[in-house]
Amino acid sequence: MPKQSEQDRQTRILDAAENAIADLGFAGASLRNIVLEARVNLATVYYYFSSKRGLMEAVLKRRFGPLRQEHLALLRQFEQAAKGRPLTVERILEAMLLPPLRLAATAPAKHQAVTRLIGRIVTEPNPQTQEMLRSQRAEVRVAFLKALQRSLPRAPLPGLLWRMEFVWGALAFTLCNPRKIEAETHGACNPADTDNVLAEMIQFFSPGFHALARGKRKP
Amino acid sequence: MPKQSEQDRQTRILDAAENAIADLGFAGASLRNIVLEARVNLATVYYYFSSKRGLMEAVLKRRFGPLRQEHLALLRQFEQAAKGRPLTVERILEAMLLPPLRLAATAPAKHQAVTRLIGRIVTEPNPQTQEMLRSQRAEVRVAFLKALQRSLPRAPLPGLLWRMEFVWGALAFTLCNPRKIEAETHGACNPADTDNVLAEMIQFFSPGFHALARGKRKP
DNA sequence: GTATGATTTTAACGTTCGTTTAAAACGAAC
DNA sequence: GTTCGTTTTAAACGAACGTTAAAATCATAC
Repeated sequence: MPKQSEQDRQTRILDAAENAIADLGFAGASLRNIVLEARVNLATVYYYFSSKRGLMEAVLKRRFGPLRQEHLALLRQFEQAAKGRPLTVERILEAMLLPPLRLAATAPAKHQAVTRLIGRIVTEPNPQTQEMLRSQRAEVRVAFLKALQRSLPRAPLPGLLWRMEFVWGALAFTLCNPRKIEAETHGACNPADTDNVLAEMIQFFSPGFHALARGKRKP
Repeated sequence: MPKQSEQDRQTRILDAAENAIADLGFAGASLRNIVLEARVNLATVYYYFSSKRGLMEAVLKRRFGPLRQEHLALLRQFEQAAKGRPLTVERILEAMLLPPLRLAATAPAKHQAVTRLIGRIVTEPNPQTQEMLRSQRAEVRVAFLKALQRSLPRAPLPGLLWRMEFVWGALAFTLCNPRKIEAETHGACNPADTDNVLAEMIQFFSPGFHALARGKRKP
């Protein structure tokens, strides 16, 4: 029976690995530093995760699995509340942005590594990592695309796809290193204020979606 | 005198290092692989760049130095053309987005590593790297912020700052791994079509800026 | 040709990496 | 208390890492 103050060894390893990846990247995170922070023997990693890559995948799965479920659940919840009518763009954006932002906010104070981890993964071109991410996200992507197409039936498909990429990009960038944003803006932007970030994003992005539905205009 | 087919050794090292960083990250890129691709002896790196970190900084400076100059030059050019009147949001966005997009497009075919490099750096929380990036970008940031404030004098400052972050984020994400975007959208989005990407971004972002200037609305 | 300075190569240094093997410690069942 | 399966540890392996010192090569000026 595990003490409550001293969590499960696997959890400690995953936490330490998450931190290390967020700080140093996948290649830079060394098992020896990870087991040091996790107060665990080196071979324990191999007992539970069988290799460094296995550990990395476990780190990603632990976060992206629940995130996918939250994304789909929130979207479904909004759609049920809409009783068959198309969702507003604002609602769709909320369903896209809220779960990752909440994940960042609710994580135990020190664990803001989660957010930086997301940024790391998103920009990691390693084929295996990308494939794992792709398989996890594909379902979420099509769900939101369908919602957007229902909401803006006149909008051309490439325009919608591009805008979804831009939204994910801005989100990932914001999550990636919040400290940088706070420093660069001299505190005027506070990434920890989830509600505000969500509101700013929705206010910023939704007009661009509506403009697309009204048809293109010359620059 | 260097042959034209076989460039300068330093350049070959920088190219190989850029490629390696883009693929494997800063920690994952090993000097031995870099010198192998550059067809250069291992010690040559130390002769020219004195250390791995020195090489990394040289890689960044080679790209971000000219990029900064292009950013400032284009903005100044647009401002002179406007003859004292504030720039339109669309023009400011063009000045923000065009230099990085053009950098990606004009780089010699194989060297699309440049774009992925930008994504890497942007998400790299390493303090030294961040400081180097910050010092390079600070001037550009304030120049664009001033232009936006002149263009939208009624817009609240935090809103403008947040939107700038969102734009940089979407841009970095787009540049980061274009192949992913093309694959995910089954070719509907082609990141290599610079003009189109620029147009989509401007059409998407500018309404959000204008909405901010008209005052906030309840969600 | 020889001397000189800049460049390139060879060879090795100590460290750290991911990984494996085998033994030790542990806990539950009998 | 012994047994047995699970978990943890200690110790070491070879490979790859960044780095350095000194020798070899080269181009140029005399």
